[in-house]
Amino acid sequence: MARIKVDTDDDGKRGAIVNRIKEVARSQMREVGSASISLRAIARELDITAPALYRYYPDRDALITDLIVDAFNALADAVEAADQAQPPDHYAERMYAAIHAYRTWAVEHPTDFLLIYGTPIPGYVAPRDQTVPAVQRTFVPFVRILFEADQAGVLTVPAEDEVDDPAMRAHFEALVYTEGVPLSYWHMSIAIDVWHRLYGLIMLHILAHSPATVGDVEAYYRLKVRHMLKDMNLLPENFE
Amino acid sequence: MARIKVDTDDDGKRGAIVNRIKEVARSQMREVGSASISLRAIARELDITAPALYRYYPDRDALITDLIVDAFNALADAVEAADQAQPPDHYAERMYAAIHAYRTWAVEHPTDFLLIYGTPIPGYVAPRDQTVPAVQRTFVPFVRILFEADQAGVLTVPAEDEVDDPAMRAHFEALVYTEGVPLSYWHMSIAIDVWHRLYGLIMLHILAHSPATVGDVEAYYRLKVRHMLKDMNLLPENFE
DNA sequence: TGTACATCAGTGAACGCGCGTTCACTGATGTAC
DNA sequence: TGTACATCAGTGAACGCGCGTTCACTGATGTAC
Repeated sequence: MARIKVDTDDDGKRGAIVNRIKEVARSQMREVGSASISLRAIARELDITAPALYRYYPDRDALITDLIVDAFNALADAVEAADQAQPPDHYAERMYAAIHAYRTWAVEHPTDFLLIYGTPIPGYVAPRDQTVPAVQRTFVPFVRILFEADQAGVLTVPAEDEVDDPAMRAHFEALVYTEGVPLSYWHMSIAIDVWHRLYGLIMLHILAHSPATVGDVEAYYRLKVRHMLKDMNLLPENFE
Repeated sequence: MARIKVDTDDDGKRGAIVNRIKEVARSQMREVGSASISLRAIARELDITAPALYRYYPDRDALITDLIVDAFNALADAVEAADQAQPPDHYAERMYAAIHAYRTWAVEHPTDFLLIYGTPIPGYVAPRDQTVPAVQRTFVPFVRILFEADQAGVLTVPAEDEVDDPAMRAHFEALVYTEGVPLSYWHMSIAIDVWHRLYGLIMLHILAHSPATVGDVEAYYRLKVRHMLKDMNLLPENFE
């Protein structure tokens, strides 16, 4: 009885401390980079001795995993919320809101985005069973919007030869079945394409490689989003 | 006289040692990640004491800078060579060769690509005056091909509203003037777009995020390259 | 209500490790006369 | 041709630092009877 209570009581004092640990960890990642994350430094800032942290995490990697899962979930939350704030049958607005939320979260949390999508931390290996579900959450809204828009018959129809590689077609079709995603292979392909383009845009922005080539990063982003939405035939009428 | 000889003689014994240092550094980056690069580890592998390295580099950061500049130059060399191996008036073939060489180099040297385009090494700041010229070399072939193709009247002409953001248009036009790049703002914009898309493709591949979504990474790459080339109206006739 | 006991967050010392960098030095090489 | 000398790659010891993790412990809290 008491045991059960203790185990479940993770939003209590214990949970609060775990949250403070993660806060400090994130703030240090921001300052020195995720690769230099250090238990001792975190303990120091919390006015605690380093071994005390072992009450909350079995080792450094467990903390990193927790931070990674949190980041994916925060990103997914942001995208979901943006989608749901639009009227359900405004597919173009929903897609734009989702893309915009994804990008905004990344740009406002560059360290977290690099933690999940940048160069891996030396010596750390993510336990797939813990991260994969969180990763998937970040994709779900996009797929759902495309599916619903497809049902409504709003999406582009592919030109004959757009997805012409048989291997690709087979893979996308397999994805549709194994993941239970009710998207045509073509729209699957478009979703993945948009994700790739968005990713490139975000990373080059975060890593500060954009300004030299692109000048006004925000203007360039608007331009590129417009192209992506157009390619999906989901450009809101009053866009911009 | 003797002094001048010594200073210039960098391909001699001294240069050879510097090269061995860099080789070992690269091989260790491959194993433990660029963020963990360490002078002592390099010295150990060279059967030398760590302070001996200070004969060749004033500090760790100087070595990193050297590695970064080398990487950009190697990438640029690969792209240049691929371009020049094509007949000068085969613009589509040249563009494909250049893109393919860029991507191949990145995929075959993932650590070096992450060194120059991944999460920065904690505590290291690149001296722009040393890196910028090497960075620029990697872009030159693409711009040159586009320019020559444009002169030949082979490129796509923009649809009315494609580059519709006044800020963007102004920036691209400014780039044309200040960098002395004789490209129309429109083709400038397309070059940058292709680079962004290629970058996203490469990074997600190198970081191993592609397989889950994309399946056959090579097939997907071929598909996307095809799209890029098509967007530039530079798809070789016998492509694939 | 009062006492005995279990729980468990946090301590402090220690282990063994690696790091970048400095310093005074050795000893081979090769040049100048 | 032979000797004095400068050069400079590499050494070995040391500085001061930070790291993750272990271990036996203290001492407060709160529960059971």
